Amino acid sequence: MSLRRGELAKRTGCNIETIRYYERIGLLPDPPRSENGFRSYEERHLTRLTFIRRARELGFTLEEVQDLLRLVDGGNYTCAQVQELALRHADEIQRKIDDLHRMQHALKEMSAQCRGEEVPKCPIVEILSETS
Amino acid sequence: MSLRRGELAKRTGCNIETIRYYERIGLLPDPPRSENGFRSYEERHLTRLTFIRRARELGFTLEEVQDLLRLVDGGNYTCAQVQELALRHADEIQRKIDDLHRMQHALKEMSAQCRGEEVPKCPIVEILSETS
DNA sequence: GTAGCCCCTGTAGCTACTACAGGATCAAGA
DNA sequence: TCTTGATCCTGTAGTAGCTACAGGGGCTAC
Repeated sequence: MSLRRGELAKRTGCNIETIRYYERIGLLPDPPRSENGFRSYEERHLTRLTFIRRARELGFTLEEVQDLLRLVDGGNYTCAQVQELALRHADEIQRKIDDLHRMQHALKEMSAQCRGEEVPKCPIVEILSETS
Repeated sequence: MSLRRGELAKRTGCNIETIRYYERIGLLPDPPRSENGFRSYEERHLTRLTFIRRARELGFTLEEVQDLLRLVDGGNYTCAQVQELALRHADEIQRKIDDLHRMQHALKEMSAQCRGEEVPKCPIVEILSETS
């Protein structure tokens, strides 16, 4: 498989300029070039970029994404470090899931209570803003 | 209840300057001022800011947050619009939850397979990068 | 051979913060 | 009473993570 930049952008839903940006900051490896100097992406670039986009949508920073990718790339981690990192991320993810569930519940409740001309008071802020 | 900016920042975990920024762009209502000109926040500011921070952590843009808050503030929405907006957001949230579950599963699996000197190949990218 | 599409590089602009400078307020201690 | 330190005020500049645009080149198709 070999993709040009535009094709990769289309398949991942990523802005074409963002791809160049990720290469510049070292998040995406530099792809080989064809004779005319065009970038020529492979399967691994598609996979990696898809992952990055998903993780970003889920609210991870680029630094956190780098962190996860280093795990994947098998940087010089000991097993204990891998476990610690993985479990720390898993905990953070659980918190996100819990918050999303609460938000979703609030939105569905609101929508269910909404009938005819009646617009109910939306409970989403109250539900997601317990401060302790 | 009446809080100054620093106290509000502490309680919400929000950077003190970010509060001013949210006021400037109209996301947080301007608080009343005490005689000396200091901002004096009330319960409603605390609630709203906590919500904003959580929603941001979950990957919603400020524009999406505005959108949700207009629902809450009972802007001039008809019931049908409220339902449509609420359900659209609920769907989006479900997708995020699914992605997070997949990520979490991958991280836990990795951590479980990791023993002794053996660092396993992390499946997180593959799991979260199915491209269709 | 020229029109249309996609690629290249460099650079500037935007969103969502974050930090800093320069100055005022205020409570507490010497 | 004076000073020290913490917190506040405003304005403005810097950073992260994109996103857009300018100016030019490479193909393919009529």
